[in-house]
Formats: sequence, structure tokens, C-alpha cells
Amino acid sequence: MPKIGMEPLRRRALIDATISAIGERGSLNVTVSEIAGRAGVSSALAHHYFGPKEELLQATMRQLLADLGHDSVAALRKATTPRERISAIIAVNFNAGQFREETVHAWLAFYVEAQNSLPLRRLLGVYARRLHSNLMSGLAPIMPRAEAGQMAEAIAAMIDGLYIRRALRDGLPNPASASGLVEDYVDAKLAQRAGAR
Amino acid sequence: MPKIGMEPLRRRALIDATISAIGERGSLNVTVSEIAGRAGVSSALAHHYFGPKEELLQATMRQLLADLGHDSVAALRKATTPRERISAIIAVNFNAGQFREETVHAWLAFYVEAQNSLPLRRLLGVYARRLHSNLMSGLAPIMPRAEAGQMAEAIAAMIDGLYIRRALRDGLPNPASASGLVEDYVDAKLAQRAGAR
DNA sequence: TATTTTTAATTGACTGGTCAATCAACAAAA
DNA sequence: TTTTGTTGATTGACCAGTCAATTAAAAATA
Repeated sequence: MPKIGMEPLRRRALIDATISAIGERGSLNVTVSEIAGRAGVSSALAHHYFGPKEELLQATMRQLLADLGHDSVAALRKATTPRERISAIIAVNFNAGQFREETVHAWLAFYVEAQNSLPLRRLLGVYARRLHSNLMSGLAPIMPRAEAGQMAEAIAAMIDGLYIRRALRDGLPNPASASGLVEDYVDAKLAQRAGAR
Repeated sequence: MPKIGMEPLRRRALIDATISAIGERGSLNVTVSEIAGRAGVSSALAHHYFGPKEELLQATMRQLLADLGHDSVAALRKATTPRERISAIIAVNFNAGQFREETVHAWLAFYVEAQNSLPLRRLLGVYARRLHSNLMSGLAPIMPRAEAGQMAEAIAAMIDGLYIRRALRDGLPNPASASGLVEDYVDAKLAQRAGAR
């Protein structure tokens, strides 16, 4: 029973189904049929809208990236001081929406797939650069540029690491304690700087 | 031209081939034939010695784990103070053998596969617990247990995160700067403690 | 308004290719 | 002649991607 204007709805449903399918399987080893089934359509329709599977995966990754970006700008808008900007970025990465198990699984799976796919690698590059520059917007005003760069690198690594550990032993790093660890690192570094002055 | 005593040699060659194949492809999407080919044998022989593919993967993971464990005990033996023990563990994870690109790729790929495989998940659990306890052996003597636990968790996350970032944009975090970031975190935390006393 | 034509949505059936796993057979050492 | 090492050939399953065919809404035409 074809109703017009289905395309955007179907695209969105297929992308959502891709995230949840990957989240459950824990890897990109999900068939197009499986994804389409979850979205309530046939695999042929998925190919109709997205072409080859690879494109559906890229669209899904872009969605994940867009969601994270949206949350980030919203959080940064509320921050007034540099220190608050740092905390805002950390908080975003561990909020309920981003730190969901299926989302974390999807990110991890995409990291692996990116080794084989230039488009996916580019998208992850966008993510890494954006995280870095967001962190720098809070760090650069309060310390020398070089030092800020190092610290942004360390914070980013810690966030990625907590994601990976979340994927492994589910539950252990809950959102609050995970962001607490990163905040604690920031506090320690800032205290060290203040003391040395 | 069958010569006796080939089994251990073949097993080892197949495991090495698995690591390098996964390292190059960047994912576990390597065929048994590809692996066997690299080891200079037929795929049938791989199945003869390891049975299903899954078992070959497990054996490979165990090998990776054993190598890391071996390096760790060697490094810890040379450390005399608690602070040196911490540095020893950090150094091991970023030394030339462990931080090779293909090794890093293999670890990452196994992290993803572990979501689907109980045996692999168990093996990664062994790794996580061992890393944690090695770090604790350096941290526990110099701070309260709870605090040491937190810090071990943070260090471990940072190490894992640097691995993931290494896999993504190859080159950027070179061994020296990667371990430098972690050492810097440890120094900041210890300075913070010393200052607060 | 009634009728025809075009366009969008949708799927079942099919194809071609890939790959893990098996097996029967063979070669050489013990 | 038994055991160990080894492989080519084959099977069976799975799956991405294609295509022709179907339905109904929308637009155009009479």
C-alpha cells in the first residue's frame, strides 16, 4: 500500500535499524535482510534507497556523528567559562544518548570497518578532529597551545578507551564514574599547573 | 614431503600468519585460505590442526596475550620501586613489539569479535584483569586502595584509547609520545597527592 | 468529472560469488 | 604397515545485489 513521501521515513528507519542491529550483534556482521526486517521492509527496498550496503553503513555513521555533533553544540552553548566548556564536552560523550550500549558497540564496529573503507575512515577523522577542536576551545584559553594540544589528546584517548571498556565488560564503567575519571584527570592537571606557578 | 614433528611449527606459523593477515586487512574478515596461504600450507591443513576457524582465532588471541604477559613479567622484574612498576607496565604496552601496527589492528579486531564469542570475551577479561592487577602492584603501596583502583582504571582506559587512536590515524601517536601522555597523567596525579598532604 | 498516464513504493524470486568445513586419497617417515 | 603430514576437490550455507512485476497515489488529459 504505497503512500507517497515514504523515502525520508524509510531512510531514517533503516538507519535506526542498522544501529540497533549492529548494537545487538556487536559487529558489522549483520545482513541487509536482518536490518531491513527490523525496519519492517524487504531487503530490496534497502538497496533501492541506499544502493550497496556500504552506503547504508556510511549513512549510519554520518547519523551517529550528527547526533553527537548536535549534542555537543547544545552543551557548549550553555558553558560560559573555558573550564565549563571542557566539562561540557566530557559530559556529552558520556550522556545517556551517546553512552548507550548499542551506540558504543556501533562506534567500535565502525572503528574496525574504517580500516577497510576510506569513506568511513574520513568520517572518523572528522569525529577525531571535532573532538580535539572542541576540547581546545576550553583548554587553549587557560594554558600554552602546545600543552593544551597534549592534554586534548590525552582526554580524547581516555574517552575512547572508556568506550572500548564499556563495550567489553558491559556495565562496569557507568556514565557517572566514566566521566568522573576524565574530570579527575583534568582537575589534577589544572591543579598541577596552578601549583607550579 | 612430510617430515615428522611439523605440528608445533605449523601451529605457530598459522598463528603468526593470522596476526599478520588480520593486521593487514584490519579486521577479522580474513579467509582461512588467506591465512593458510601466508603460512605456506593449504586451508585444509589449517582445519586439520585447529578445527573450526573460531579455534584458530582463539589460539591467536592466546598467543597475543602470552606475548604481552611475557613482556610484562620481564619488565616488572627490573622495577624496584612502586613508581617504577607503574612505568614498567606503561612502557610494555607501548614498546616496539606490542605497539606494532598489525598487533594493534589485531587487538582492535578481537575486541569487536569478542562481542559474539564467549571464549574471546573471557580472554579479553583475562587481559583486563591482569593489566589492572599489574598497575595495582605499583599503585597500592603509595595510596589508598580505592584511589589506586580508580587510577588503575583511568590508566588502563588511556592505554586502550591510545591503541584505538593508533589504529585509526596511523602514525600520529608514536610509541614515545603515547607513553609520555600516560606518564604525564601519573605524574600529575602523584604531584596532586603530594601537594595536598 | 471521468479517464488515462506517469511516478513512487514495494517485494518475491533469482543469480553469482564467497567461504568454512569435510573427505577421500596420497606420500613419506617410523 | 601404521602413523603423520598434506592437499585438491567438493559440498552446503549464506548473502549482496538485481530485476521484473505489482499496487496505488498523483498528475495530466479529455
